[in-house]
Amino acid sequence: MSSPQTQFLDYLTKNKMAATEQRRIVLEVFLGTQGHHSCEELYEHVSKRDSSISPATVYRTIKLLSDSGIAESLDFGDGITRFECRHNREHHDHLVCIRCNCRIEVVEERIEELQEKLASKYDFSVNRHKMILYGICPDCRKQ
Amino acid sequence: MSSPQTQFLDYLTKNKMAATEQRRIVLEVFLGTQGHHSCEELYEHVSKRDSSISPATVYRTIKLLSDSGIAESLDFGDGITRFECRHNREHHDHLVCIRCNCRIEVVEERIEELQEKLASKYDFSVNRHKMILYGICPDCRKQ
DNA sequence: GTTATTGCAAAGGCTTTGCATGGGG
DNA sequence: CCCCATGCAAAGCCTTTGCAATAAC
Repeated sequence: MSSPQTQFLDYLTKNKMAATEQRRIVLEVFLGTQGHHSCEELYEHVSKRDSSISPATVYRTIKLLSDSGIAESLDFGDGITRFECRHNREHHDHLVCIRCNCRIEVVEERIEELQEKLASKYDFSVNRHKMILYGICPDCRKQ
Repeated sequence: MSSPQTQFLDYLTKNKMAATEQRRIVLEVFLGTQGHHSCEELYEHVSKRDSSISPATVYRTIKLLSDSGIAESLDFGDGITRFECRHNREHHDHLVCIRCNCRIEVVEERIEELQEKLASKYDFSVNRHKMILYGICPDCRKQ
């Protein structure tokens, strides 16, 4: 697979969009973060690199990253949209601790298979899915 | 299981809350609707019954219905919180059509079991979960 | 009577958008 | 050079909240 940078440039070119300095910086900062980050958090990081970049540009660019397949949007149900990097990462789901808000990434092939079966039973072609298990993490249970 | 009305009254009493006319009406209207409805939609229905009830009261009451276990909140990722009735209904997940926005309710015991296993593998005690499969429904695929 | 609840309107939080200016192709 | 992208500030959208008036217990 090509680098995220190349992937993004291809996407921009294909859609007749400009490869601006701001877009490059947002991409770099996004790639440099681990885990799941909101636009606000990303904007803070971007600001450190170039304080002249506006929140609006970060919002606009992260949407492009999502559309181009580099970022995936996550919705943990708290009203904040977060993004994680899809590059070189296989699909995974999340365990979310409702006490400390920590998140564990999990993969379960058999669930994915059952989801496919379930969908085909209803003649439904699945595009993507999200599965989130809410509960208490080991650390919080000890307390 | 007791009726939703009784369940709600019990919840109100237990929490030293008043059984007001507005709360009764919101509950009745909620029980009279099928499927998944936003607060705004619920408010419209409530208005037909009593136009003096404010949106704020509907928002406040639906939260009580959720807390008391009568309603369950759903988040399909479009920024709107919807609610469905939990009374006399077993747990189910949803297939959401990204084209016509229709929603199919599904039950798959084996997935539930695997979710439990998955969680215990990480020493995580699951409270609730949500699983949504996004795709194209049979009707939309025919077009 | 006392306390909780309501309606109203305003504010909140996150996100999007209109517009004039500036930078990329 | 033309047009897209940006920054700014304002608006949008759903939802929550402060407050004085009102109704429940």
